[in-house]
Amino acid sequence: MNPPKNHRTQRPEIPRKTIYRLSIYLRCLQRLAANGIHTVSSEAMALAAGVKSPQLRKDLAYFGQFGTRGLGYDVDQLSSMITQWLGTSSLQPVILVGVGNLGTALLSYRGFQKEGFSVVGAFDIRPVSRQARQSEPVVMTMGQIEGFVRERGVRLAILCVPPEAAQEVANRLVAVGIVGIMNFAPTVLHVPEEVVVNNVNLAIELENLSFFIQQ
Amino acid sequence: MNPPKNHRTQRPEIPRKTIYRLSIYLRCLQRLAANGIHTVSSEAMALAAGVKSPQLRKDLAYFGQFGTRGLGYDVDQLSSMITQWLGTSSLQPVILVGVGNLGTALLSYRGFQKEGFSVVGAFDIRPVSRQARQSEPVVMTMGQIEGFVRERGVRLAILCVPPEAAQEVANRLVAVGIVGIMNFAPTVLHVPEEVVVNNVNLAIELENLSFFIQQ
DNA sequence: AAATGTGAAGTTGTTCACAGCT
DNA sequence: AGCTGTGAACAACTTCACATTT
Repeated sequence: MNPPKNHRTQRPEIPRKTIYRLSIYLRCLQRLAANGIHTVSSEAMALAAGVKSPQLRKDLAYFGQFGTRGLGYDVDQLSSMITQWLGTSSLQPVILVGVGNLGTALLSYRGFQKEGFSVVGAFDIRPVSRQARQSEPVVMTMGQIEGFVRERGVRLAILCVPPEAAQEVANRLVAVGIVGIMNFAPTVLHVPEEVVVNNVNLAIELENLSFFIQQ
Repeated sequence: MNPPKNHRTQRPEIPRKTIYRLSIYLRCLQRLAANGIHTVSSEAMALAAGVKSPQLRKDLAYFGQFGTRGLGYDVDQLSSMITQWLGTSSLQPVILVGVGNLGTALLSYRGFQKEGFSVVGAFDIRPVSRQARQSEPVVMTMGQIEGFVRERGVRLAILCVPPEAAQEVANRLVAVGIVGIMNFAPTVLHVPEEVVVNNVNLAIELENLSFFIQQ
């Protein structure tokens, strides 16, 4: 969904799609582990992940050799390797900017915490109106972003502001040290090349479905 | 983010990425129109959309010839052509299944309506507990899905149920005529090849960012 | 003069097929 | 015997360069 921003990264060869698949493999491995399975072949895992087995092996090959020929992969070991590669071994702080409909929902969404992310701060131009709904964390004013981000060393942000405000807010975030933005605003953000943007646009996903189901 | 499901489509040559970009072009055109601009060059539009100009021209070329050499494209005309290609000229009915945190948020999200989709029904195993929040449409029980979808001829569904339930619910939806699923559950859905699935996984997007901002 | 439309070249990502371990 | 790791073949997508049209 997003323009690849592979330049500059310390491992510039690895495709973004591979990284997406890593996350999928991780989910499969977690389910295997939960079922008490300790070893898995690329064939079986690829099936569960919805890819072909050479794809999976190629993806892992970007990082080294982890399997045992004739046997397969160790579920727990591979699991923790992937977590390490993704950089989610330790809990990552994230801020959320724009606490409207979607922002509010994301604040109460459990999915992030489960995968190693913690929304440590939320910001809005009119924080008081939102605060009513017992939200955690407390919603702060936009003016507090700079201090908060610098103090806590936050590097990731979820952007849920209206499209007109998105670019300006993104500029402020980048200026203060944010290097990864998950952008829910239906706007193309222009950022320095060391900053990574992942666009999530729900209307576009529906439009895409609409095209492919036609007739 | 998703496996391409290009087989079977009536226009099998057009890449999924092109369709995503069509949506982006459409947003740009709408903004241009709002600013009273009637003609645009591929160069200018590509800049706004964050792509290179030959890319844009190639994308449009899949559908025919729409520009005037030496001039550019007619904003309004191209806008309505794209809407037509995407199949969103008329309001599309969508159902939402699973009214938890995320599902509730999506129900109150204005973004869909604005782009030609209407959430005409919502379903949950425990509809009463959700109904409290004055939601529109009213949340129905899972048992009512079949009748509702058949009666209204709904073809698109937004799936926000827990991962354990996702596959089973998807099967029911497919059985009753749903051919496009926007899947928020962190599970790989297995569906017949005539059904299109778009996975939206917020945790995976964050993990992806996490990888690229490392160090 | 300006900007589209497109064949051809280039790049990136996927799949195959099999050599090489265990 | 089974399954990984990988060079080589393949397919898909992107970019270029320019002929063509207004």
